[in-house]
Amino acid sequence: MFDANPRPSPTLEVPRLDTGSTFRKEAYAALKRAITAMDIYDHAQEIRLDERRLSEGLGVSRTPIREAMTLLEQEGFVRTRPRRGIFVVRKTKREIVEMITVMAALESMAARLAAEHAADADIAELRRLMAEFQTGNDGERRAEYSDANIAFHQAIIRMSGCALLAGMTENLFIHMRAIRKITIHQENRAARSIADHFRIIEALEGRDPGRAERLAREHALGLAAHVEQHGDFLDITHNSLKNGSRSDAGMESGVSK
Amino acid sequence: MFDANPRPSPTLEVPRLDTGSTFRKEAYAALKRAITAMDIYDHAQEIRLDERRLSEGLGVSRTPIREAMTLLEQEGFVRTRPRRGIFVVRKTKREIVEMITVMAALESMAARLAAEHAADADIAELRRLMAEFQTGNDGERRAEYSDANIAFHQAIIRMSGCALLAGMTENLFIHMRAIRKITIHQENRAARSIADHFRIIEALEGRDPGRAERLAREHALGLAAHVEQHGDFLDITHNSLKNGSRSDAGMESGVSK
DNA sequence: CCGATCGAACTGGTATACCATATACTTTCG
DNA sequence: CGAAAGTATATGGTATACCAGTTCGATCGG
Repeated sequence: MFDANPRPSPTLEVPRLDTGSTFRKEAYAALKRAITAMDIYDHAQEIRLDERRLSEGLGVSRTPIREAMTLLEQEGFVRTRPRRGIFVVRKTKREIVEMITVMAALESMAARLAAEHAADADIAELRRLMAEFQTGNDGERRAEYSDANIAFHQAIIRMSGCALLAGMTENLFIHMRAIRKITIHQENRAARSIADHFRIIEALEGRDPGRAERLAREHALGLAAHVEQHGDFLDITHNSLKNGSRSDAGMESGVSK
Repeated sequence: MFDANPRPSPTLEVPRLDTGSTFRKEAYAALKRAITAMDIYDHAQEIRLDERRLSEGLGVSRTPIREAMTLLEQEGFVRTRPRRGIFVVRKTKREIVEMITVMAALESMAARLAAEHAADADIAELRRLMAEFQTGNDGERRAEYSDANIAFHQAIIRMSGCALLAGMTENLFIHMRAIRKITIHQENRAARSIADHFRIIEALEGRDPGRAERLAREHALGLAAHVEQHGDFLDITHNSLKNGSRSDAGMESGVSK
């Protein structure tokens, strides 16, 4: 390195501390990871986030924390009530059904695009991935199937070749994962889900965009209908207070680079 | 009011200054309005936003401005480069095609839902709205058709009854409007667009979800293909500098109440 | 006259102090 | 003893000071 970039005098080689990364981004990532990790719908009581405590815990000032909170709030993971606190949001049944509906829209489009443009190798890889779960016993695997399930859907999105689709589904998946963990244990949804997946794979292999789209949509909407029927427990009011003061808007979508 | 809520002594009736609204929200709204208003793709040079200048102009400190910027950045309207400045983002052709693709996915789902659940009155209202443009001469109306076009698509979204669909398309529409203003003047896209719209309305009236969905999708994807073919001018590099320093992620989607 | 170098001004990132209000606790009066 | 009123504390919102890196122009050397 000295040869390529000669220096007049020996200097302390510092490992190029990363510019570009800011406390805000790190705080955002940390908080989102934390929220994703905990199963939102398992905890009984409301979860409150304290700016000052967090800033103290992360070792930064409140400013980056606040900016991270702003992001999380817009993404719908958190809700801040002035002079009250910041609370982790729990979606209602209806909101979850809507999320799954949107997921159906985006995923079916992704399946269509994948059937048209995806590489054969990627489709083969997807089949191989899912085959692992068919061979093993489906008893104990069910636990980890929740993750494989997400992986399958994310693969479809990725194979669409549309980065924006990936971006817009990213946060939906976080909620999706929490929901799946619950619904997957009900009835024989895991088995049915696997069967659906293989039919979708077949449609991709057959390069049948219309069929792939339809199967993906029906698969997702099936889940939506299931939640609609059996998801009433989602609406149980964990919080005693339900005073109004609804934030006017608050539903935005990001479209960025 | 005195009767319902008796007061011991006459007090100064103050017009209930609005709590709930914060400088951040107002700054966010103002900035977004400004960005929406100006046609992003008309300006030749890069547009830079200065926190201090804005805070001075709006009469608030930098803090709310920064928080608003954080939101706008996540939504993909601006990009902040540390120690350089904040710039209004101009989408590339590819990104726009992807946006239209996502739009196609969401809108086709909306059309399906609308065909299933929308009120007859709303569908009739939609037809009436569009009929106004068929009767008049299509020459001068073309200018204002751009807005009516957006209105049509937003109506479809609304009629789906899915609030999340509305939320996720909200920002897409802002870019969409800018694009439409350009493409609408090319070929006879306005005429074709109107024809498509009427076919969609017919599908809604016929309560044919599959057909409504397909028509909506093809309508949008047709625009995508058009941009793909004739939208090369979108990629002309307005800015001389194209140094890297890519923000890692940056594509998020909001899902909130 | 031209180029390299140095520095002043500018810009976003961060820390911190202060404010207004919601909430909980304490006090006081009936 | 209980309820209402007053007070202390906590919390998010806002303003501001300071920091580090970038930009660009002035100045010095050739």
